[in-house]
Amino acid sequence: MAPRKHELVEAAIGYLVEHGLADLSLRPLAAAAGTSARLLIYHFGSKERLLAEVLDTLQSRLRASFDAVSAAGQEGEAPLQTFWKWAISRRSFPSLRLLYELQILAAQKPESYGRYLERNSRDWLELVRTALPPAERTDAMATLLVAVFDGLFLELVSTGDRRRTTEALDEFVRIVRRARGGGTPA
Amino acid sequence: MAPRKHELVEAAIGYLVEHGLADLSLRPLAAAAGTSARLLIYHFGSKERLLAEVLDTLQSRLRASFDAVSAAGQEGEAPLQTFWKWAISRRSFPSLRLLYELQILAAQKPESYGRYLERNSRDWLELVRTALPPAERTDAMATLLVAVFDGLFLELVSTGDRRRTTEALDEFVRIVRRARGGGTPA
DNA sequence: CGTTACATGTAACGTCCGTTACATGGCGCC
DNA sequence: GGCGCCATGTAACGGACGTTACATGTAACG
Repeated sequence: MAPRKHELVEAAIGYLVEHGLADLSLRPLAAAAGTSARLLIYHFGSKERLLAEVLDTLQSRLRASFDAVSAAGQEGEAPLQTFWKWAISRRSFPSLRLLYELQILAAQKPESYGRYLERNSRDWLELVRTALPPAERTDAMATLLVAVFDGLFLELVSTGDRRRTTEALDEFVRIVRRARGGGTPA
Repeated sequence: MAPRKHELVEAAIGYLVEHGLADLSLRPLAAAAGTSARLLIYHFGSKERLLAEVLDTLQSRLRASFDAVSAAGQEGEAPLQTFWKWAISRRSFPSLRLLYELQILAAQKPESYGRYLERNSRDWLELVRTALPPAERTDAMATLLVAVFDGLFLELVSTGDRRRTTEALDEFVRIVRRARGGGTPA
């Protein structure tokens, strides 16, 4: 990829993360990136392809970061808590927030954003499922874990209350451990 | 309120529920309602005030429906399950989906939609908190319950899988009951 | 030096947007 | 019948949008 184009992708990621994507338009994005709408079209072909490239980049970057953190969990800490700490870190949080917005918009307008949903939802579920201890490796349990994470993350996005949402997650982990009488929940 | 205006609010609710609000524009809405953009502005003053009126109507209607169902829970069923059945019913689901979209958009663009967040999030939390048995009446527990509900609902919105999300909720209720050794979770 | 390819600037196109100006209905009231 | 008020239709405004046409710069290469 041309180096200039790469810079533009970086700038676009920064702009999207800050402004959301529901009302994205080229001219303000271009101004923020120090270029012009003309050049964005020149480099990417169309707004749609620009979005595709930017979001794909962001998604794979987050996936890589996620894989890295999933390898190195703290002792005595449930994987769910490891992921939570990663998700709410200053580096990951804004990007994840953007991807949750994408998820919602895709659900309401699949003809515009549907292509970003195909992999994502099922992949995450399967990933969580295989991380579960075999005795609990059910669709219901995996779905529940994903939902707890998603729900708390969105609560955090809405209210900004890191402490309360983190305590709620800890409470969940405690409840699961109590229910099975010890062990490490995912 | 003028009867014609009331009809327009109804039509707008139907349109919004179907098309989402991220890219709402007056002319298609007017066409679907059998009128013209001119008349929408005439009756409501501006697009913004139309949205305010429509969303307020929708919110208070859902709140009333919620209160009604919260009074009449099934025996042996956790309140959370009662609300879930209500939420995924054909009548409530599309409206709730719209309000979740509103929530996300408000988080990304508070200057446009922020006014809809002030009451909502804190109110729900407090409502759930007071419904909890005193021993568990903590912010963490209330936050967790709200998050489980929200997370599962959004998973349902994204995937449409009623069975799996409902089973996940049942699994959660089972886990909570096991953790406390019987009783009725909220 | 001339050519070629990529990069960029300026300006416009056509379309949609929310909103407004202006004219015209219908309908009760004096 | 005239008058006023609410409702409505037609058409336009100014502005933003994604995109394009066209000209110009710049730098590498023969």
